[in-house]
Amino acid sequence: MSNRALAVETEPLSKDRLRLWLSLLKATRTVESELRERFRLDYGSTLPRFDVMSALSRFPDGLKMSELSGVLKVSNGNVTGIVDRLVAEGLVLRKPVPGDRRAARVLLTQAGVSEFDRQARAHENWIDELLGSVNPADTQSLAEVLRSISNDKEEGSR
Amino acid sequence: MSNRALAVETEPLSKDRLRLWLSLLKATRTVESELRERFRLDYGSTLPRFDVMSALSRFPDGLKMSELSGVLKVSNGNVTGIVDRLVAEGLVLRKPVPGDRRAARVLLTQAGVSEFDRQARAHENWIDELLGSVNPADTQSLAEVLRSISNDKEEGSR
DNA sequence: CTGATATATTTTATACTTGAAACAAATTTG
DNA sequence: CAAATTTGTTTCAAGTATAAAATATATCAG
Repeated sequence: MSNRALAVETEPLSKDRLRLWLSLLKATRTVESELRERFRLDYGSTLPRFDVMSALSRFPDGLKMSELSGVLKVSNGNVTGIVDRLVAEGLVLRKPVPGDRRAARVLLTQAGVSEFDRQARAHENWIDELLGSVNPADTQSLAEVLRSISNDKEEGSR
Repeated sequence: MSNRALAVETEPLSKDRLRLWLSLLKATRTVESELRERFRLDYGSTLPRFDVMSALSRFPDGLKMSELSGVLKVSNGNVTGIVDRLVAEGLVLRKPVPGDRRAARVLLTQAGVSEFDRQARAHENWIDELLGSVNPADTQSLAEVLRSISNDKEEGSR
């Protein structure tokens, strides 16, 4: 056994990381569940639907299903269902890709664009309120640390 | 229009908060999806099951269903299903509460305790690895900021 | 004691989520 | 070009999640 000193230093750190993870999870769930309720009450909608519309709003020419699930980091089959419902509501459109009969390009309809704009404004205000306790000076640095967590995985898989 | 200066200061802040929220969400989902996969591959289990067992492990005398959903901040009906499966696997037990025929106290079985201990060790190591990019010096302060987000809501509803 | 109300939990309907399998269409390759 | 592989998407089975309704039991007010 090489060094006891290292062991006693190391252990509290992993406990700290565990606590950090639990607080990360709790903060996210708190905000998510509040957002979910507000989307439901104010717009009769859901967070996943909003996420899809939000992704599509950044790509006026639309995204293929696989691109959409790539952007949102959710499974392929998942997106199928959500898009199906958005199509049924007239907010989103599946447009065939010329020259590739497998694929379709998904994009917001006119109605989808204006509905998204409405919801995006509310969403931004809600976030502003729900993250209000974060010191403005900390906001950017905190986001930076969080991005390093997500990026670790991507780096690893390249 | 009272002050243009405030408006131009305020708007970037809400955008910063939005970006913070998006990175918070992404970090959480990255870690969650990695944990989900590892629980599945290494233990044939899931994160929600682990969460339930983790909560129960902190209460050797067990928790009522409503207490459990309170601790985990998930809906009542949700817990019913997860506990049903854990019971079927022999990891958890529903014990009648004497004097109240509505309630049951849920607790880990012997097998549940040792299975949880096994998984908890792995879980701590995984977290240690997945949050490895967070500077040790930042860990505690970051957790603090995150707790302030979750706590806002509780304060508000009291 | 009885009706009203509150509490503990399950059931139900609906939606989201995943991983894997199934399909279909495109592309590559021998 | 035909077979094999890859790509794009949907379908499927199982599990997770919510809100709301249903059920059963307990408690309380009169």
